[in-house]
Amino acid sequence: MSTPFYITTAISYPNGKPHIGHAYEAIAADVIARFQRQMGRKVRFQTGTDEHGLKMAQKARELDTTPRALADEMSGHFIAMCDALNVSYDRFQRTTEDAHHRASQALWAAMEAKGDLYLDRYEGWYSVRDEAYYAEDELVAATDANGAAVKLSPQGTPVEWTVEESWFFRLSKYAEPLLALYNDHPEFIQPDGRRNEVARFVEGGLRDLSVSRTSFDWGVKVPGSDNHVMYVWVDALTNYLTGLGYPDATPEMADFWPADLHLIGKDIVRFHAVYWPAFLMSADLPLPKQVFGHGFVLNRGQKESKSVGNVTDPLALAQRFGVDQLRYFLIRDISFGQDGSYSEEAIVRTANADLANSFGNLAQRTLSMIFKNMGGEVKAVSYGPADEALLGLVQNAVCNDMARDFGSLKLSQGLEAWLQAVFACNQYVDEQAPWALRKSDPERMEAVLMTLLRAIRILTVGIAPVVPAAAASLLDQLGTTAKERDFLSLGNEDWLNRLISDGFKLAAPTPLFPRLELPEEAAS
RNA sequence: CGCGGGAUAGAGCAGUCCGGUAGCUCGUCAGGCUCAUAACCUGAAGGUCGUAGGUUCAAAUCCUACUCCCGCAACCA
Repeated sequence: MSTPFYITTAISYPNGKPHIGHAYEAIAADVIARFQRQMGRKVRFQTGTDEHGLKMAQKARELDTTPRALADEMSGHFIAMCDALNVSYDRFQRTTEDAHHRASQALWAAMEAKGDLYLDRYEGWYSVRDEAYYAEDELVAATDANGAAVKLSPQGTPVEWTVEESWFFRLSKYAEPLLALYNDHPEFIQPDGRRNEVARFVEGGLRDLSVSRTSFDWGVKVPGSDNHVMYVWVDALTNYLTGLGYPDATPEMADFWPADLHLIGKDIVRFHAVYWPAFLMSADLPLPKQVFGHGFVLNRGQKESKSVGNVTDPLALAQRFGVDQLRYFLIRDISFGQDGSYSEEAIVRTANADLANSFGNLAQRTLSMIFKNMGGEVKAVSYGPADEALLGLVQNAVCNDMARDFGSLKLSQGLEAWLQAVFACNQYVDEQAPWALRKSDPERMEAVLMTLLRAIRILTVGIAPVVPAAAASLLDQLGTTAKERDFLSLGNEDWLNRLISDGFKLAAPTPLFPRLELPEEAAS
């Protein structure tokens, strides 16, 4: 019996290529998904692209192509990024798929049947660039290039008085139920700080939400109102259901809805923690269990932007430093939920110190000694108190501390616990000095090396969600089968006994994580 | 009163919700080891936890005021 676990990333708006933030979210979600799989959960992991909306239409016109062609091309970049970064999604959902239009229209119909949608006129100050209306008192007075007085949005974009027929969603009706939700389920919005922001926003009262547009047609058509397309967020949020087969009563819907975790950036918490649960309440669907708003990844403390010209291609980073190294850095160095900062020096420092020097070298020195001094043989030995102590410490760090932290999304803390166990192993090597035992007490040396072998397997299984490729390679070297790579298998010694009875022999090891060098230009 | 985030050792951070000897990594210095990817291990130096008040037997942690830094057109997690 395994409990289902459904995790999603936000779907990316593909009017530009993926940047470090997309990579970060995909990697973080992947680490969580892989961890839950290793915990024995039946995991469904979905990501995708949000391809509708005015901005896609405009971008396509700019490039003299069709929105469809642009969406096809750009979503390809996002799929390629996930694949390159070893992101193990089960489904990549595109909002331009027919199935998604059908799901969005079904959700719409459900909200309409509830009486929560009504047709009205929307008039007000509209900013094309922001794709949003603003109230009179939100506008800022300014003068244009010719010195004429104009009104600007709070973001400084031009606004014009616009009258549009629009469908509205009775969001106002859901303020109380939403506040009750936040109150009864404080874990619904995480981290805590974000929940406070959202709750304050909702306490201020909710206005009904304009949920259709007639000014462009690149979107999902509103059922029965062919000249309307759905507000991009209505259709975007629905993707989490589409991927499971909604509105059909599929086995996936039965297993995986409601979602366990929507992993999103802190900037779109409001959509996921206010609009989305309100839509679902209206449609009588169960609510997701948690929305987690992670922080931003800054480039040396600065937000990456095209205007500053510091946008980095995450795939270039992965190519230069290694996929596993980049993944490890992002999870280890950034406190999950907070903003974090990266630089080439920081990636190199962390990857070298933790992966190459501490963990990689531990594996290398251990396997190398087993290979050279024991012919690579895995043996039954009698363990002493120091051996049991180390194994107990490592087991506890990985199966208790790390698993607990990863389970509660304290990813960097989990890695801290793991790293402390790696340090303990290196310390044990020094104390036991197996190279000296080789002459003085070969039997004892074998016990020490077998202890380390067992410890390394536990450490490798623990770190596998973060550095899947390197971990798989090492676990291959250790002769483990697929079943011997989850957390549950760490509680028994079936693996070791099997290797002993099979007469398994370790091959000469090769270094797992090469030491990284700083590129010339960065070193200066 | 626009919104939000932050201020803890040379650097980067955790700890702050649930007050009780200030912790981690990197860096520096000294020593040890030589199995290993010039990797590993030990020890040391280094902080009045932004400022000023308050509550308390006790405050980085709670309360009040203040200072400074960062982000907030578009792209955008």
